[in-house]
Amino acid sequence: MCSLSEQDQIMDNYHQGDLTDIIRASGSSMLGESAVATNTWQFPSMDNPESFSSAMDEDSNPHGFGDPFSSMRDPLLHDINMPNSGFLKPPEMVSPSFESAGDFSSNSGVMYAAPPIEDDLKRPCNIFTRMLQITPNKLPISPCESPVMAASPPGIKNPGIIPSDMISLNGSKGCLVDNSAMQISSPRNPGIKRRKSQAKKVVCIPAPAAANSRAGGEVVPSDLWAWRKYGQKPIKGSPYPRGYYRCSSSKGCSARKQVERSRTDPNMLVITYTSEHNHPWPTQRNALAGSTRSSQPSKNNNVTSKNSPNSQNQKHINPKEEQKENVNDSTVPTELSGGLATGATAATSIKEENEDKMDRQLEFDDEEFGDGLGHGYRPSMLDANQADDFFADLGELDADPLDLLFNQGFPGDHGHEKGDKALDPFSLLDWSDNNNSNNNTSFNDVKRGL
DNA sequence: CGAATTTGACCAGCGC
DNA sequence: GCGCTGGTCAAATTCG
Repeated sequence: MCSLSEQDQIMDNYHQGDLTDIIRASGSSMLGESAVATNTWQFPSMDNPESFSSAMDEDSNPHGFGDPFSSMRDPLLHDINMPNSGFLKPPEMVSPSFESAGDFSSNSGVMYAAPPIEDDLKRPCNIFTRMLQITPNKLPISPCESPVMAASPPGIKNPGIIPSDMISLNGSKGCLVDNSAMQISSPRNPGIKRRKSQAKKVVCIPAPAAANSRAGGEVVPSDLWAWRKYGQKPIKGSPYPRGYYRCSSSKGCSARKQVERSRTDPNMLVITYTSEHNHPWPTQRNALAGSTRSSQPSKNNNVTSKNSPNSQNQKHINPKEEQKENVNDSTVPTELSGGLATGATAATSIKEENEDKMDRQLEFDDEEFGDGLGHGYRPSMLDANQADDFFADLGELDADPLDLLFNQGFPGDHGHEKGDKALDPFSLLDWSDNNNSNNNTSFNDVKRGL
């Protein structure tokens, strides 16, 4: 849980408008009743991240994050033996339920489909506003404390909804995100200064590590974006190091992410995204490039790391492995974050910070949530029309690779419902090393196919 | 050999 | 002003 200072800081941020949206999926158990954030995560178009960014920018997410959040499904589900790996769908997770506000509101762990803010409603496809909405009274103290929120990608007919029980899987108690420390910085880059106010997204997901233990083989789903690790630092108060990654898809891209394990729950990974991608979705190869190495199990074993700071804390895993794990995990998150919100990860939480959004959400809350989560919620972009609008807004997707993907169907998509099948981007994840699942296929294969 | 990772050093923000 | 901490850089190392 957050310390007072952390809470203060967070609240502070909220007050300042710096933080804003939090989408999370795990940790709900920890929050228990107070969960609250009601966010509907929209699936950005995988093929056109930029459009996604722009859409966000247009509205409430000036920072865009062109993002990692945009494409994912939770590979982890497979690892963690999630019953409905992939996208879903226990009956209650399917869209029909989505329409029933009660279902969401009543389950703290469930992803909520928040009613669109009126203002947003006027704007077709306001992705972000619709995606993220937080209840003011119940502002999550920390990202991880908010309830799980999941949303489905616009194109996905059956958005996955994470049931509370799924959320707590792993027995995760939630993760702790220290927002106070969140700062985007490029000390050496004059153009970017550390600012707490800078937008960032925090995603909490179950660390695949457990399921993904070295012994069992690494599961290294890769992000659609290529990330390159450029640093790792031990974090005070946490036995786990934080890995720093930057987008390697494009030289000029300032997108970064930080990956660390939750200090409160090692099973949870906290991924913080900062900055936005300033380029289109990476080419397949580039995308893979960033994750390729990390996905290779080969060098994991028995390597003694020089990185001693954490070694003591990582008794079960040697430092190097840990790092690697983080790397791998990190990739997962992105995917998860992007899309996963959906059923994917049982515990995916994304926090996005944005002043405007916050304000809106607050408004929203007051008006809509007043006495209880759940009244009259309506999934924002769950219906087909909305989805259509969404894509339209994204910028008239041309022949996107994703479209192709969708059209082709996903290899890993067994057992999905028809509707989902065609649109399930999550199955595209690159489980490079994890071969035990059907999912492995996909992402790379599909990409190549494109 | 090219690309990714590791890791110590450097730098800047923040709190005391 | 000083020290702590976090974030980034960049050379060295590792891997495919």
